[in-house]
Amino acid sequence: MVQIENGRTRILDSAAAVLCKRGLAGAKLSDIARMAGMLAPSIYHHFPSKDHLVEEVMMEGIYRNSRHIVTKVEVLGAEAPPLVRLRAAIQAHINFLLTGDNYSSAVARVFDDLPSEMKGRVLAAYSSFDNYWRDLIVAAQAAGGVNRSLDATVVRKFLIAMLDSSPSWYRPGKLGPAQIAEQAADFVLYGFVGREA
Amino acid sequence: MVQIENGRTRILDSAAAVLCKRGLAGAKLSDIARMAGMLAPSIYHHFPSKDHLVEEVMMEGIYRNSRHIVTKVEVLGAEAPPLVRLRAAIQAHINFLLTGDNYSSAVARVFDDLPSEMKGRVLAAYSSFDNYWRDLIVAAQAAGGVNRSLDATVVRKFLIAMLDSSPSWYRPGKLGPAQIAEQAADFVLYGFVGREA
DNA sequence: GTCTATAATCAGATAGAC
DNA sequence: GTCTATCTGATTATAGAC
Repeated sequence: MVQIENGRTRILDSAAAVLCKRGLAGAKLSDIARMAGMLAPSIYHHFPSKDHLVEEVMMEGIYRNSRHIVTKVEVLGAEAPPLVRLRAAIQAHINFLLTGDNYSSAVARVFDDLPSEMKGRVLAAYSSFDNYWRDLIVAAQAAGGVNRSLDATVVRKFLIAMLDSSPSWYRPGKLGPAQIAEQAADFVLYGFVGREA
Repeated sequence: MVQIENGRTRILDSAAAVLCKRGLAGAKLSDIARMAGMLAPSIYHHFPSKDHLVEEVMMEGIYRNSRHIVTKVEVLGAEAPPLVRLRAAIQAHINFLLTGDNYSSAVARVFDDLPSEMKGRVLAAYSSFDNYWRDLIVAAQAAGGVNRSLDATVVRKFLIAMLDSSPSWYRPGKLGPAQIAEQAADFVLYGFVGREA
């Protein structure tokens, strides 16, 4: 039996979609409501304010993205080579963003614009995800076979910024999400020059 | 004789600073005016609207960034190996962003949020800069010694997103702009694995 | 749970004095 | 060229009917 999504969920879905399309300031409650099949004041029956709604989208986006990536990595097992696990994480991240998870794309799009108090809470929720990436990178460095002169934090920041940019420029075309994901992994691991110099 | 900057220039400088700190919607005319030592309505003596002011910051940012990078690359000469030229461009871009050019950082920060008509004009102005990067990448691919399976457009998008993210997370610390710039170049060219695998 | 008003707020923009 | 005072418009949010 198909469970029809309730009003609250429809609002969250709409908010995620509008946030990643228009940004934080551009996401008007009237747009979110219309996409959810209602009018703006109805939102207040489900959420106390726009900020609360946005924050819930952020938290959900972090949770979904994190769960997706961890699942794809951990299926490989802890004994899998660190670079194989890192590659899986990169591909999972791109695939998730480009295959239409509006929640995770919304986080990538509006995080920088969040009001500072909310940003603090969202960042705290983000930290375990961030640590997961850090661990993947540090494990690879510890295992050897990588460029140890690169700073793990710098690598992580560059890597995530790069991956998170993909929804802003990706358009369905000759390269699909899976191909972009593979290119991302090759680029991150071996660079523009590649394995055979 | 020192030329004191005039009101118009002070406003542009303030706007660039506030835009990269607060984003487009967060950049209030009253904040911009205050930093320029005046009150909000005074801005209208110099600019017809906030949009016109923002657009001028964007155009100036693109011009400055582009001029800086082209200068640093062309000093090497057209005969310099393409990878050397690409490395110089990467380092110049990071150095320029992190050494405090608010105009170029403002472009990186607010471009996605610009109203669509303005975005079109800014994108047109950006295209010659974008083409310059594309040419650097394509020249390197044509010269050989790089991973040809990577799509030039995908590489360019990832590369610029990565570099443009740096102002959002960089804080003066153990690694300075020059070190980050070098790490960026190594990472882009040889990847996380690096030259000696 | 959604609607029709309507209030409250805030930021961009204008008028006109100085 | 900058100010004070004010207007306008857009958007969040509330009140209360259905």
